[in-house]
Order: sequence, then structure tokens, then C-alpha cells
Amino acid sequence: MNLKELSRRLGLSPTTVSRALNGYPEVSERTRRRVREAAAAWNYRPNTRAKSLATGRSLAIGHVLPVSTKHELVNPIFADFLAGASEAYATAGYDLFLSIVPDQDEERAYRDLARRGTVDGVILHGPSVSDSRIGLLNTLGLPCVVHGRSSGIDEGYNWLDVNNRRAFFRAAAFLLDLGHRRVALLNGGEAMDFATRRRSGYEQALQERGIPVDPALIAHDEMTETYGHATAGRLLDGPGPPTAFLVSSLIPAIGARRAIEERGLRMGRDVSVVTFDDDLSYFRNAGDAPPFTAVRSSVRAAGLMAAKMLLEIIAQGGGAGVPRSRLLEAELVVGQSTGPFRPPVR
Amino acid sequence: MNLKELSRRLGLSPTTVSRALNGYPEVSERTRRRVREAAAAWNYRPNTRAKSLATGRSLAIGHVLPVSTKHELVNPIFADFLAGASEAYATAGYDLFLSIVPDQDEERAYRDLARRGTVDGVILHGPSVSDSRIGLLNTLGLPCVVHGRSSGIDEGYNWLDVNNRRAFFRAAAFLLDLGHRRVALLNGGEAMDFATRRRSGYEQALQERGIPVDPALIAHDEMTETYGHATAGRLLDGPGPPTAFLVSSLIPAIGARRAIEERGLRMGRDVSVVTFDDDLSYFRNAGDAPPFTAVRSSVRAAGLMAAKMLLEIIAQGGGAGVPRSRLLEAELVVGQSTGPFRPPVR
DNA sequence: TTGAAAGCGGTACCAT
DNA sequence: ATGGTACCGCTTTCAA
Repeated sequence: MNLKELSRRLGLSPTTVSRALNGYPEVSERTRRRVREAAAAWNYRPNTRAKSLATGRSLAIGHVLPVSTKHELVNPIFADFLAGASEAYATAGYDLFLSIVPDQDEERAYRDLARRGTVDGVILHGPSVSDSRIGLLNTLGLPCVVHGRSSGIDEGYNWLDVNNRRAFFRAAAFLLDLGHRRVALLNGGEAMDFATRRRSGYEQALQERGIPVDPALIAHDEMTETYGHATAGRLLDGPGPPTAFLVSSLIPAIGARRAIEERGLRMGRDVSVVTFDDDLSYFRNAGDAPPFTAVRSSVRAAGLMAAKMLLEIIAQGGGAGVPRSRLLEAELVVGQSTGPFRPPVR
Repeated sequence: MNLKELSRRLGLSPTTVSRALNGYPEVSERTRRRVREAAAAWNYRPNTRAKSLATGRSLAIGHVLPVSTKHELVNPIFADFLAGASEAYATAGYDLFLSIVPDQDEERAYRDLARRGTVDGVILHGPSVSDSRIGLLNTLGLPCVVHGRSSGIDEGYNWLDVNNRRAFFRAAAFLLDLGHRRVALLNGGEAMDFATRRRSGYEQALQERGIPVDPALIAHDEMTETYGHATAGRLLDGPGPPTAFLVSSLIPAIGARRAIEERGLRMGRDVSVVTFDDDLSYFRNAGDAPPFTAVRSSVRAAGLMAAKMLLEIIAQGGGAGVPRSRLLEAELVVGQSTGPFRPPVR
């Protein structure tokens, strides 16, 4: 069932039917209702491709996700972000176009997206410091919202981020105030913008307490399970092992916990592990929202917000308006689950 | 730069340029080369929407993912499956549309997808026993590959699945042969096809060893962290607590481990936890591929295979050919990481 | 081997 | 308030 067919059955022109369905004011209410009912009865759905070819808008949003060629694994949290974004797209009648590309191909992916007219805008994931993609998208004229920020970028851009610095400041402060003196930081790759902010929060907490920052306790790498396992193991076996780990993501934390268990150490008693992923600490939330779940819900919410932001920008012409931004404050949910988080008494 | 523009610059007709670019044989090699070079030089990319409108094929595949309205969380493993599928689509020139819908809306999502001509085929995720979506897609004439299977469906359909039954048989047998007598099964929702198969493998292992199946040790629910935490806690606090847990997915396993840690029990010594997610056990793989990573890699591979299967089906007309299927044997990677997995000596 | 022209399924301008 | 028609960018007969 297409427009022509439907209009023939109604004895109307395609023009009128199109107008009726798309809410144009010049259609009489009687006609509109007739058309609406017929469309529903015949189960008519406009062909998206034809529609977007005619309007010039694709009614789709692209999410381009770089994956490391080295590890090929996707941050699992990403699925929740997409679920949140989907919700926004569904209500706005947009499709979600997903493009998972090896990181070295990413620039080409954006160029293609723009040239082929596949999407009306994109959400940019995993920004690094001075991320070149932001400028590229600007040049291409493709509206964009960055999930995260990119320090070093001068031009205005739209972003939604969590307060990584504050979150890690608070997490580190929490551990230090319990008496920990050797807190290791298992951070993300050095080029990642979030990693620099998290490190800075961690360092500030130490400095405010007059505790020297020990570079040996800070690690930067892609957040894999192997990385968490190897790094935690190395630190635990080395001189002056940490009594607590602050881990940037769930995945390396799984590895770190395994390293701890392998050494017969008790979680939360001999060694504490605090994991962050986006805006929530991996502490325990006493009752119904366990930590990982809480993180995931919040990421889902972030996806929803970012998508809405992008849709608004597109609705307003997509051009260079005032850049929008939103900073989600870190929420620290503290409890006692895998131990009291206190340092062991020597 | 579009076709018309490009052809004007070349002094050729759009027809010839189109033919040259799409590999039609009737174009002279000289012309073809000229066109190819010009296209590359001018960075020409055909407009996907126009192309698919003209050809009737959308050059896109849809992944429709049902999410529980209750929990709204997506199985994180899903991101890896998508990454694998993406790889197949990228090489074939296909796009990936993602549609994450509340489970009660799913039927409408499929109908829309088919009618609006958004995609040439879909991959169906999370099939239940006697899943009605398979028949629906058949009716709609939308080529489809099921990730998983659906017992109770008579008509032929295409699927790719792991050997859940055998995997859980082996995992349970492994624990029982170490001397465990009370092995709890934290399974997925009762309606899920994979859950029935996993349970059946688990039960067979018990029966073969003459150990009665205790229904109190078997739990079925959506695989959330809360579920794992609450269920494991309840069983540990109850009469005749299990000495081992066989958990169907990483997420509830995180909860279960937390319940164990909270009770001061040592992982792998007082209580063992074995997690499955798709075709790999959550045992430890000694060196460079830690368990969770191994699982994810294999899911990625499954995504790649499923996508290739679907693309072949579409290439062959998409119609009702001989249904294809592929059963991935479970791979059991055993090692000692969070303890020897032996039951505690009483 | 190349080109002209008629669609694909809509939208939107210009008439009426 | 409704209809005719020229596009949107590409493919595909059909003719030359």
C-alpha cells in the first residue's frame, strides 16, 4: 500500500492525502479524518526512503562507534546508551543507524555518512583530547552531539558529559578518608578525554590530603579485562602494594577482582575495589538498584538526553546555533557490600 | 556531488556512469576507468536512499532487540554481536539499523520495518519457546535469521545457535565430578528458549549421576543483577545451601558473587561460581584470553556468521529456500582462577 | 557502447 | 480546500 494507491481508493489526490497525514493546516478536518482512518485501515506506512529523498532529510541518526583494531571489543555500557537513545528516536519517528568501524577508518565513515545522506546527525562516542572528529563534522555540516567532551577544542560544540573529575575526586577522597594511603588508579587510555579528567580528580584528592602522587600506582590503557588483571596482579605482587583500586570501568575491574581472588585476598577487607563507569561509582546501593544496574540505568538516561538534544538541534536547522551542553553530576552511591572498604590493619 | 553532476563533468550520460560504476559489462574499459577515476577524484558516493528507492532493495539489515519493559536493560553481550555483524555488513555494503523496542511493541516494529521498506532482512534476537515473531516475519516476507532457536516452531527457519544443552551438561558434569552435590542453577526467564535447553543439559548431568534434581535449587527469571544477588543470597541462607552456582549470564553472576562476598565466603573455595554466556563457560582461560573476553569474542564471531548467513539468503532471493542453520558447539575453557572449584570439606 | 526517458514513492510549489 | 506537476538521485528498460 503506497500513497498513490491509497489516494486512488479515497478518490483524492496524493497531494491531499500527504497533507492530511502530515498535519498540514489547509486540509478540512473531515477529509483529514477520512484519510487517517483509511490509512490505519489499510495499514499504510510511508516509505522512508522516498520520503527522505523528497524532503532531503533522512530521518535517521547515526551512532559511529570506534572499536580498537587491537581488541575489537565494545564497551558493554554502550548497549544501554543506545537503548536510551532509541527511546528518543522512536517517539520522534527517527531510525537509528549504527556504524561500528575500526578506529582508523572512522574519518571515512563520517565522510561517507555525510555524502550519502544517510543520516541527519550523529552522536560521537569516546572523544579523545583534542578530538579531530569534531572539527571534521563541523566542516561536513553534520549536526553532532558528543557523548563526553574534548578538551583542547576551541570551537563550540554540543556535548553531554558526566562530571568525571568530581566523581573520581570523591571516590578517591572516600578511600583516603577511610585511611587508605596507597590507592591505585586503573584508568583508560591516555588519549581519552575522560581519562585525563578522572586522573585529575584522583590527583586532587591526594594532593589536598598531602599524600604524594605515586606514578607507579597509576596505569593508563585500553580498558580490557586482561589489562585489569595484569596490572592489578603486578601491583599486588610488587613493593608497596595498593590497599585499594579505583578502576575506570567494569571490564578491567572484573580482571582486577580476579587477580585479587587468585592471591587469596578478601575483597573489601584485604583489598578494596571501587569501579566507576560514567557517572556512578561502583559502590553498592543498599537495596533494589545494585551498582552495575545503577550505572547502566544512568547511562541509558544519558543516551536519552543526548538523543533529545541532537533532535532539537536538527529541528532548529542543525546549523551553528549556540552550542548546547549538559553536565551530569556524579552521583556517589556508597554502601557496604564487598566489605567495609577499610584498609587492612598491618 | 551526485550522479548527474558527475556525468556532466565527464561529458557522459548518467546512464553510462551508473553502469560503469556498478560493473555492468557493456561499458568499455576505457570509459569505465575514466569514470572510476573521476568518481574517486570528486569523492562521489551514490545516495543510498535514491539507490534503494530505484532498486527496491534497501541495502540495510535490521536488528530488532526486545527489551523488557520491566528492566529496560540490554544484555551487554549484544554490543559484541552487533560489532561482528557490522563487519559482515561493511564488506557487503550494507547498513545496519538498530531498533530497540519495548517487548510488547515488537510486532509493530517488524510490521513497520517491512512496510516502510527500511531493511532487506532482520536478525531476530532472544527467541522464546514457540516464538510468534518467526511466523510473522515469514508472513511479511522479510528474510530473517534467528540468533538462537525456538522449539515448537514447525515451519523451517534460519537460525544460528550455540549448543546450550551440551554446554550446561558439561558445566554441571564438571562440578558434579569434582564432588559437588548441591549445584544451583540461576537460569534465564522460563519462556526463553535457551533457558529450557540449558536446564535440560543441567538436569541430564544430575540424572546420569543418580543425583535427584532439587527444584529448590533451580531459579528462572530475567537475568538482572538483582535477581542473581537475591537468589544466591536466599539459597545460601536457606537449608542445604548450594556449594556451587551455575549462572546463565554474566549480569546475574555479578550479583551472585556479591552475595557470596557479603557472607564472607571465599570464591571458588567455599562456593564456586560458573557462568555461561552463549557458548563459553566462564571458567578461566589460563593466559591471554580471560573468560569474559573469550565469551565476548565468540559472540562477536557469532554475529559475523549470522550476518553472513542472512546476506547470502537475501542474495539468493530471500524467499523460501532450504532453511539454513548452524550450531556452534560449546567450548569449555577450564582453569583455576577464582579457586579450585572444589566443594568445601565439611 | 552509449543515451533518452520512465519510473521508484513521496513532497511541495503553483494553480484553481 | 484540493489537484497537477516537477522534482529528489538513482536504476533500468528501450532505442540508437
